[in-house]
Amino acid sequence: MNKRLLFYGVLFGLLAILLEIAKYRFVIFDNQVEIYSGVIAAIFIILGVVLGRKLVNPKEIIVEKIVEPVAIPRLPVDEQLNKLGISKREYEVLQLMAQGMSNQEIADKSFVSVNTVKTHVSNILLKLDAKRRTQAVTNARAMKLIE
Amino acid sequence: MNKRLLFYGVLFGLLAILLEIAKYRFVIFDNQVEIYSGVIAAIFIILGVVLGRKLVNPKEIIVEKIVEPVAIPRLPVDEQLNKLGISKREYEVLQLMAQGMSNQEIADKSFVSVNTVKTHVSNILLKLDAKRRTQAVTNARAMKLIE
DNA sequence: TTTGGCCTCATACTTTCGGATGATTTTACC
DNA sequence: GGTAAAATCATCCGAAAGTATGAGGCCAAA
Repeated sequence: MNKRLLFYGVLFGLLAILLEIAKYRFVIFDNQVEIYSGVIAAIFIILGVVLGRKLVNPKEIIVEKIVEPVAIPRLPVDEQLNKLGISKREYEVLQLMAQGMSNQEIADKSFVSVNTVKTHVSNILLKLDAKRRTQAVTNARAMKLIE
Repeated sequence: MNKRLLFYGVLFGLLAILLEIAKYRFVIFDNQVEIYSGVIAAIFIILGVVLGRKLVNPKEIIVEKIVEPVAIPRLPVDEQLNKLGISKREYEVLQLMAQGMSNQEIADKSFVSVNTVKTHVSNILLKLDAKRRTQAVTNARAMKLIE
């Protein structure tokens, strides 16, 4: 995929630049490793905190709720997934299956190999007692694991 | 994980940029200890401020509005099927597809040949603009043709 | 009678799915 | 550090899905 190629190209370029810089640093300068480490650590901390803050930023959210006539008691999704032994990654793949995506499309979107997706799909079929992906999606929907 | 990969990619890029800037500083300026100490001190001050704000941040406020259910006007199923050119038999096959059945299972249930079912499925894929049965079912569901 | 739509079925082929089996690496927990 | 679970990836193979193409029968409308 074009997107994937671009992604890995950028990553590769950055890696090359980093190695170039590391080489240069070793050749030209001696000390400062501790300072570098400290700065890098600080930057990491800052980034983590900033991201964390962004996630928990106070907001007033207005939600319009349509009142359901009858509340149907059922296990929360997480509990059901635990019960079935479906991992986080497997659940992601299940959701993409439910969106009608092929194994290759799921692989491209998740940046993994199609063989990895096949492994996840096989596990999902086992855990949902399905013979094929269409049945897995149907069973998951019946159990309200997915919309 | 797409998000995770992107996150680490961005982090990686920032790290490379930082090292580049550090190299530049080493080449251009002389005394570094004071500068570094000042930078590190400033960063940690900022970190402390940020953490302090985080600890006393008010929680998310959610305001719920109760709205009575409203009937959403939409074409009746029959009208939509006519519009799409989906025949009675094709619709039956679509429903069975949505229940996770294989072509052979649909053939057995409908007392027709699996080849007949394949023809119907191909027509359905064309009319719903789908590449495969999972997508056809997803598209049909989105259009409220099936539950 | 002709025509067009629907239904049925076939063959040959390509693509995708899924099972079996095996393996390594990463992550999280003790 | 050790361990188990999760995630990743591979290969081989058979089954299923899907495509292309073609064809015949039935039925209602023109």
